[in-house]
Amino acid sequence: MQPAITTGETGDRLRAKGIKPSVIRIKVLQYLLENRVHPAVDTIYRALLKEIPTLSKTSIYNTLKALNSKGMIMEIMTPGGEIRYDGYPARHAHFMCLKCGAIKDVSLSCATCLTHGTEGLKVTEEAVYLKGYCKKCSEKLKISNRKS
Amino acid sequence: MQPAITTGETGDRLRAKGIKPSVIRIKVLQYLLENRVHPAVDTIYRALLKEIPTLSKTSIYNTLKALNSKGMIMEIMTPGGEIRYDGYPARHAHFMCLKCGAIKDVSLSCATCLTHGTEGLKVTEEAVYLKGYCKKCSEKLKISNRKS
DNA sequence: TACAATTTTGTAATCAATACAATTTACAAC
DNA sequence: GTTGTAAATTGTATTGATTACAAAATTGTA
Repeated sequence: MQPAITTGETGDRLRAKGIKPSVIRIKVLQYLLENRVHPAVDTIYRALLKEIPTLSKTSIYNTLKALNSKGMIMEIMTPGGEIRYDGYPARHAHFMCLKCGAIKDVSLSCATCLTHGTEGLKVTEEAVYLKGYCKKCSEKLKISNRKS
Repeated sequence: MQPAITTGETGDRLRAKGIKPSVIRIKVLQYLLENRVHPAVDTIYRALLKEIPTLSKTSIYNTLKALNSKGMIMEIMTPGGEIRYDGYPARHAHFMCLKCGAIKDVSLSCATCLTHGTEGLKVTEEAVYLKGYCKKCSEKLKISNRKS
């Protein structure tokens, strides 16, 4: 479990960014803050459906779009083309396991070392993705290689 | 126009990676080597359709998947979720214009400065994306801001 | 309570990508 | 040259995430 955040605090954060804090918007943001698994839209939808039985998936899409446009969350593009979400938009990289699809945060120490090609460009966002195999999956692969 | 590459040379490159050089595979690779615009599948398809009237889009998908699996090309994930392709898989970053969708190569000088979170991970690929506005689009935005 | 604005819902549509069977082509053996 | 088999290519159907949009529900306020 992640550090608890009260719905009041979550509402204040939304208001501070100019988003009216509805129940759905509070719950979506709170879900992302408390479940740092970089969930897909459908994962968030299914989790919140338990608490809000009338919930529609369009509301999740709308809410995530609003939160993202205000910089409160981050979009992560997966190799499968599915978008995943991160409630902590501070600068860091994302590792993705090509086998199980898990996404893991990785710290970045220095500013990106761009040399040339940026002349005239207005860079507003930076995203660093690493791909490979997580600990569990790389161990499984070793075992299956030994067998074959 | 980019430096010309003969179909013979392109065929040799394919053979060297264990891909039998068919007409389609040669033309797709050659298109990516000669048109450094990071095209989408559909862009490649429409361009080659002029030369191969019976071409099917599935063949483009199949070919790109084969070339990518052998590390001969690079996949680029766009914010819109569309996959674009780069015929030069050497290490570099990609800048994407959020307005016009253009993708531009940017050099990276240092190795990625990962600090912690990589313990136990087998990292096989790294992708650095920059987003923002290209020269033309940022100039247009300035003008429209002045008007409003 | 009534009204307007906003939010939420739910269905239909979009579109890139995939699955897969049918067709065609390449190529070696005879 | 013909035959046969494997590989490549085609084309249609399907999938699945995302968007569009209008109807319904909710909120806040006069």
